[in-house]
Amino acid sequence: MKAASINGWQDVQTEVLRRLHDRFWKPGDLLPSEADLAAEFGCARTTVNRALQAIAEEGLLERRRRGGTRVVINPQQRATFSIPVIRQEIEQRQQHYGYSLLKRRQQRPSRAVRERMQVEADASVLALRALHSADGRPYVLEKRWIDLAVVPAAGKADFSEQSPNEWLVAHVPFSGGELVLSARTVTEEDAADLACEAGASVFVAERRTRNTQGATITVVHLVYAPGYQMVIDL
Amino acid sequence: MKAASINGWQDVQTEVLRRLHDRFWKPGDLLPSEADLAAEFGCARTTVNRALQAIAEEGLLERRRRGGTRVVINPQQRATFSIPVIRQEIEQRQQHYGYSLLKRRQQRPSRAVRERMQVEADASVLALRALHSADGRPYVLEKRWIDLAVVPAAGKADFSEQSPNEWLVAHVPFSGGELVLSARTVTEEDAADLACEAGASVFVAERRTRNTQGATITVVHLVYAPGYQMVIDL
DNA sequence: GAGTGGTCTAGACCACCCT
DNA sequence: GGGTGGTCTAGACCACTCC
Repeated sequence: MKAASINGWQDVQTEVLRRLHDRFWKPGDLLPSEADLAAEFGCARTTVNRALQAIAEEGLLERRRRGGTRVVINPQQRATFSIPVIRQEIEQRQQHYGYSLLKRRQQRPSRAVRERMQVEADASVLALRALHSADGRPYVLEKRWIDLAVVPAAGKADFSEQSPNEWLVAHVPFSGGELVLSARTVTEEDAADLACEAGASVFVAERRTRNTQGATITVVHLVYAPGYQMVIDL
Repeated sequence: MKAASINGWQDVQTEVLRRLHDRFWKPGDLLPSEADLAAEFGCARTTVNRALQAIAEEGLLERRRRGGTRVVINPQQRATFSIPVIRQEIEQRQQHYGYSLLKRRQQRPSRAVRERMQVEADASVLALRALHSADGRPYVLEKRWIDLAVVPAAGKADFSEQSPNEWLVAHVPFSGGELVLSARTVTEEDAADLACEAGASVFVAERRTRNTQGATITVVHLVYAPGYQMVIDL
C-alpha cells in the first residue's frame, strides 16, 4: 500500500491513477482534500493540485470549490486525434502524393450550399472540386465552398497547384467548427472522379470551419475512395 | 498594441493566443523567454509558464529547455471527442432506448476472430451479437468478442438485459486501444437485423480495447443503421 | 460561515541542450 | 558555460458553494 517516494506532480498523478484503477477510490467517492493528500505524500499542495487538475482534464475526476474532488461515475471515453492533412497522410505511408483541380467556379450559392454555409442568396461563394491521389490512384475527392465575403483573398488564389486545404491552413487563422463523419453511397458524379464502382460505400467527412466571429469560413466535403479507414488511438 | 491588464494565467493565454492569431508571432518564430514575458505582463514567471504550457498542449507552441518557445509551423488540427455510450447517445435525443441480445455463444475463435483479437486457436472467446434501438427502430448492431482468458467473469455475465458495452465499462478497467472508422456495404445478415435495404452503406466503428498488460480484452464492431452521423466539435 | 479548490507570488533548484 | 523551460515550495488571498 505504501507508495514509492513522491517527487513530482507526475508521481502524484501516477499514484492517484493507480488508486482509481484499483478501486481504492470508487466512482462517486470523495477524495481527501488537496491539503490532506499533500500531507500524506509529503509535498506541497500546489503539487497535488497540478496532478489532480491533470487527471480532471482527462475526465476521471470532477472538482468543485467547496465540494471537493469526486471520482466521476461514468468516465466518458475521450479520444483526441489529429485531423489528417491529406498530403501528410499520404506521404507518411511512403506513397506519392498527387493533386489536381477539377473545377473552380465563383458563383451565387445554390440552396443546398446556402444551407450548409448559412449564407444569404446574394453571397459570393467560391466552389472548388479537387482530387487528391496516392501513387496515382484516387484517394479522396475534395468538394469545397469558401465564403468570399469572409476570405476575399481566396478569390485571387491559384488552387491549381496548391490544394484549398493547404492554402487555407496557411492563410486563414480559424478557431472552431464541426466535423461530421458518415457513410454514403457514392454519387455517379463522384464515382467517376474517384474511379470506383457505382453504388460503392464511401466514407465522407464534412467539415465546417468558423472564424472567431462565428462566421463560416469554409465548408468541405471529403469523399474518400472505398476502403478508406480512419484510425484513432485511444 | 497595449494589452488589457493581466490578472491570471487565462489572461496571459488569451493575449498570447491573440498575438498568434494576429501573426504578431508567426509560425517558426521564437517567443521571448518566460522571464521577459512575465516582466512585460507584470506577473510572475509561473503564471506565464502555466499559460504557455496550456497553449503548447493545444499544439500551437513547441517548447524546449534552452531552445525556448517556438510557434509551431504546421499546427495540427486536433479534435477531442467523447466516444459515445450508446444508451446515453440515444437518450440524449429524448428517444426511447431499446436493447436485445440476438446471439450469445462461447466458442473457439475462427480465423478472422483470431486475427482481430490476436489470440491462439485454442483460446476461449465469447461471441455476442446484440441490437440497440432508438424509439423501436434499429440503431446500431453490436458484434462483440470477449477473451475469456482475460475477462473470465464475462462467462457468467447475463447480457440479455445489460449490453456488453455497459457491462464492460462497469466491470473492466481498461487502458488503451484503437478505434477504426470506415464505410462498408452492409452484409445480408446485418441488413436483416438492422432492417435496412441490401447494399446500403453503413458506418462501422471497430474498437479494440486492451488492458494495462497490452492483452486484448475485447473487440467490437458497431454497425450503425444507414443515415448515422458522427458529430465532432472542433 | 467555513472549507474547498483556483490561482498568484517570489524564490529556488534542476535538466536540458545550444553555442 | 549559460540561458531556457520544468517544477517544487511555502504562503497567501480569492471564489465558490455547501451547510
